[in-house]
Amino acid sequence: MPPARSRPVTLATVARHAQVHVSTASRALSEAPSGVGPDTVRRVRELAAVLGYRRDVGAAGLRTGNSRLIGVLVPRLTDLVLASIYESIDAAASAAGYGTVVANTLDDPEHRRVRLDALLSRRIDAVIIGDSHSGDSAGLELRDRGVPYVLVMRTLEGHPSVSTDDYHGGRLAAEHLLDLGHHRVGVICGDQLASTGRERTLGFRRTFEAAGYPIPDAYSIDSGFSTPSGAEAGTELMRLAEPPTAIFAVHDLLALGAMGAIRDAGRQVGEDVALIGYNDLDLAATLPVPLTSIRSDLAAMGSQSVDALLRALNGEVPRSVLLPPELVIRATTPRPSA
Amino acid sequence: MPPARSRPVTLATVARHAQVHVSTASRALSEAPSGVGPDTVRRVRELAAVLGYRRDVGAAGLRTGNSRLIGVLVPRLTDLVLASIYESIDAAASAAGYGTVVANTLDDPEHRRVRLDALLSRRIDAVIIGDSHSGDSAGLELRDRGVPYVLVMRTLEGHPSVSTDDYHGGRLAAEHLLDLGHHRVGVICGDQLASTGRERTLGFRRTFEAAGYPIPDAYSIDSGFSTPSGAEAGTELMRLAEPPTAIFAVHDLLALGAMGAIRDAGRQVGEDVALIGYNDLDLAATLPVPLTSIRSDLAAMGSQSVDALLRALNGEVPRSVLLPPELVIRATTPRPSA
DNA sequence: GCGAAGCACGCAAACCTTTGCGCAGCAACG
DNA sequence: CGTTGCTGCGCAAAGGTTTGCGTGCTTCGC
Repeated sequence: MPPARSRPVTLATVARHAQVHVSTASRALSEAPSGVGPDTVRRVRELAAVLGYRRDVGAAGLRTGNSRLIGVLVPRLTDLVLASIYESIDAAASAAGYGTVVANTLDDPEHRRVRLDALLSRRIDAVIIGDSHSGDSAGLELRDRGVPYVLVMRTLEGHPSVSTDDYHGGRLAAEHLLDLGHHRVGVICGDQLASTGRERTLGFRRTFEAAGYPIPDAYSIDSGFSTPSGAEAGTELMRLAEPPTAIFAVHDLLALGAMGAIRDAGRQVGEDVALIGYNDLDLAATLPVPLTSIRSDLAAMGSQSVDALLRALNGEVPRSVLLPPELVIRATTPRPSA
Repeated sequence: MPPARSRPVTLATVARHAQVHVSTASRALSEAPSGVGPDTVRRVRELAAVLGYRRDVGAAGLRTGNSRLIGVLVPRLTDLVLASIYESIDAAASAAGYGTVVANTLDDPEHRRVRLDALLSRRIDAVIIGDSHSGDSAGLELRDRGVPYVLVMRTLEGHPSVSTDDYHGGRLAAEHLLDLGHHRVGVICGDQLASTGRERTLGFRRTFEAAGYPIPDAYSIDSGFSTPSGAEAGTELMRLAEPPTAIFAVHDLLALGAMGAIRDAGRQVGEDVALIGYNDLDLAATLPVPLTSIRSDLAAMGSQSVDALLRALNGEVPRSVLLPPELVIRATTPRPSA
């Protein structure tokens, strides 16, 4: 038995002190008090402050039917990209008076079900899905239950989403490398079940193909989205009979891993092998050799996904948003002139 | 108005279908049903499953007085270290049937107050504090309110905490560098208001002092805990008339920034300047030059902090836990023999 | 075959808040 | 001065769940 929680200060307490009925106190404390005298409002509010009253959001939600809670599904929070997005989601949500509950799904369907269940048990008002896979059903289930939701970062046909134009991002990377005169290039593709990996790879490959330099399958390596997995893919690329002169990694962390692999192969990143990452994480700029990267505006994705949900909670039909990516050139893709 | 949430399946619904009273249904669905016939239990549970019933945790909490929710305060989730800890906190908590709500405090007292308030408004059962500063008062406030809490990662005199022995970690780094024959060394200290930065620095400096090579203040640079801030501090160190032959950064990300600075100064990491980080993040091992680091068991810290809280919720008095750090030697601190 | 014991279940209160409705008092107007 | 209309506030129900207590039935023992 915990030592007798010392918090019996409820609406009734305040009402008693203020000598009014609890309903009056409730109204006085609401954001836009109506049907209450202005002096009563003042008195009640002062008393509430003094007594340290705090509205029980749970109990309120029981009555009003909404929990003022937004659920967020992410593959894992140790993924810097998702952490950044989540950070801005949380900021935007709490500015709007909503709390957020995040769940790591570890990209595992079973785990995910359990966590989504737990969220629904808390009468979540809306959900942001950051771990969408092709062929996953969370969106459908939520739609059935009438819970508003929006995908973020990754997209899925037929579901509203807030994302960056990854296809275009892949093209930007390709055009940059073509500009620099690279023709034999490699791609570290990420997870093809995620729209991010798929679209970025596709935009990149199509652009090279259109330029007359189609990329052989051996130069296109599937992977996860982690540093070790980038190292592995990089090693594989460097082990080819004719290693690529440039590599596009669909995630900065993959690029980071590839850096190690390139160095292990006895080559110099940026000099012998050009390298482009994706997302432009903070650390990209401060790496030993600063990394060229495709920037996607993570903060914007987060806050816009919250906006979309808030609108959905107001009855609007959510529409997908596609943000523009941007090429940030740094030391890993120098002009060959040097 | 949202499109009429289609979830009116409550305990009453189940009870009605099962032809029992709602109290019976409640008991039948509780973890250890008592006072209910075994066949009734089965019938109710089956019906509940079929109907898609989900207990409303909020409503239940209203009655029982606990929310089965643990609040977590972190400086920011984009800090990989905290994200890792949080991940294991979340895993441990949800295994125990608890949900977690995380709040980014951005190391800003005002922001923090607001967020802690929001947490308390949700009748949080317990709090894990990951952003403790010397002289901060969250712990005291929680103690006053009778809410169990525990600090994680960072410590604070007089409060229960789960952390790594940072002083010892600093000493391990120092001893390693002394072994390798380094005498003129620099420290990138992190934030001295955080026990992590303070203790690691202290352990390091004291050990060098005891060995007869006290570290001048100019070789000891305060910083944040981010890559850019590491780059800055590194630059400052390399700009000294006699730059250090080795650098200890109290955080891997600081080390990462320092790498860039060392390279910018025209030196080779590992060859001209040895470098040790702290925490042994995943990326330390896969860096272009793999980073020597002091490993602290982040996952253990997370899960043990949850354990501590669960015990506290059972009335036990929480006791501080100090985990042992471990030196992981990699390429940035080679034997000078080469 | 009857009384007592025990088991399965129903009843209702309680947790805390919000909100529609009704009531009383007051000012203004005719 | 009587009526109307408004304003400020109280009453009570509702929302979903848990739980102490009471009741009726079954079952066992004598």
